[in-house]
Amino acid sequence: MYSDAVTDGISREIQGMKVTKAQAQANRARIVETASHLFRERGYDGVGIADLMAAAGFTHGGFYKHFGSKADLMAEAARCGFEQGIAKAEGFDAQAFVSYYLSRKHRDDRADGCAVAALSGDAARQSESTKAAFAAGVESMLEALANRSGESEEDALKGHRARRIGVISQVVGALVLSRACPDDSPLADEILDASRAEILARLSMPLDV
Amino acid sequence: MYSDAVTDGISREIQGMKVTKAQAQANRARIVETASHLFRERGYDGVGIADLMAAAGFTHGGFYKHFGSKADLMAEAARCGFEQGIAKAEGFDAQAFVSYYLSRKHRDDRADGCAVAALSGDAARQSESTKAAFAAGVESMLEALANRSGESEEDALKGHRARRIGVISQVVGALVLSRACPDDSPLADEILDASRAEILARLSMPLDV
DNA sequence: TGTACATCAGTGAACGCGCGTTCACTGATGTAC
DNA sequence: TGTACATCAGTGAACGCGCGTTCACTGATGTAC
Repeated sequence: MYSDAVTDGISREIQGMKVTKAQAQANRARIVETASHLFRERGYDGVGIADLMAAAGFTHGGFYKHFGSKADLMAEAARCGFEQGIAKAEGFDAQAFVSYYLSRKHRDDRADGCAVAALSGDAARQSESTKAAFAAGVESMLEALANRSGESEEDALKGHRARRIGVISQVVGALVLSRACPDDSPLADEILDASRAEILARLSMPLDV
Repeated sequence: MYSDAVTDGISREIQGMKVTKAQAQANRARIVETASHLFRERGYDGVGIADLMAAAGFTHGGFYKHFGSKADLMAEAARCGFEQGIAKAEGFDAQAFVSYYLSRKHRDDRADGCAVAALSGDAARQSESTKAAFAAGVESMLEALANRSGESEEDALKGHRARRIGVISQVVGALVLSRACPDDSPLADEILDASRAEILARLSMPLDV
């Protein structure tokens, strides 16, 4: 019937009525994804449960039907953000990855940018569960950098884990420092530019140095 | 008189009475310094005015006799932390600086460690005043690294600002990432070790690469 | 130098607000017969 | 297949708490005479 069709899907939530199990699971996933963007943009303490649920299209009361606590959600939202980052890095080689990572666009788009960089400050003071998710996120970045560093079997970066750790550390550090400078600060741009140029030069060097 | 001598100085605050202008200024400085340590350890949102004032030896009501707001104090506390870091770096050459910076001791001692690394996550969401202080702190680190990189006039690091920016970015990034990993995580140590070895190797290389 | 008075750093109670969390309730879903 | 009932995702009011901030008050400091 028409009325059934209309009350299916998204409009169901508008009515505030009970939804299908599948719909409920999709709603939960939407909350996690919304949280992953909001936490990156405003930080853990900058996002309230009511804000978050409203942004996801719900009222705040239902939150605890899905999550045990705000801290629990943080761990899930972090994992969600890391997965998005990996997916985004697909098909980028190491040079393209670094160029994008240290671009003004990426710096200025916290909500959709790298979750490792955006959450690193908060993660240090979160639960062990969130920190474990964070470590897994760093491992994913390291793996992605190895896989994407070129087609050649002898690719300089592949297999040299220490070097990749250095690259990840530097791009994350540069992004975090650039974001902490005033918006119009020349230093903010300079940090990105200097690190980008330096890393790209290093990537083109032989590995045995 | 004896009674005057006893009521001078620190005991004055215990009595909760009015103090000398000089004493008041010293008290204010103590609040700023206490804040600089607490903010580094627990983050901006993790420290309340009452906590802070108690840690400095006062009740919370007096706070607004010294500062316009918590955000204002943040800017001052950040500046204070940066100055401490510069003072601490005195007499270290670039190698010693990197070795200390990426040590487990430094990572595990947030309260007394580098304010740039500890506050970078918070600073991005603070006032422009705090961000400006942050940028000045980064500039100080860059300058300190140039001055401390050796005695020789032709020292490889001196004058090569871009390279120093790369070093600062990487040490800050490695420290921040290491702190965000679980306490017993092998990755947390590996990040420090890999970046330390890599930077020290780079510092010993000629500059024209 | 001594006296009278204004200043103001510090106290501690109080304020309003927003937070994370709880709860009684709703009503379609999903199941048992 | 149809009917009766339990489930539970989502609602929205309410809770208690801690936060940043304000305020009346205190009394030694610091100043004017």
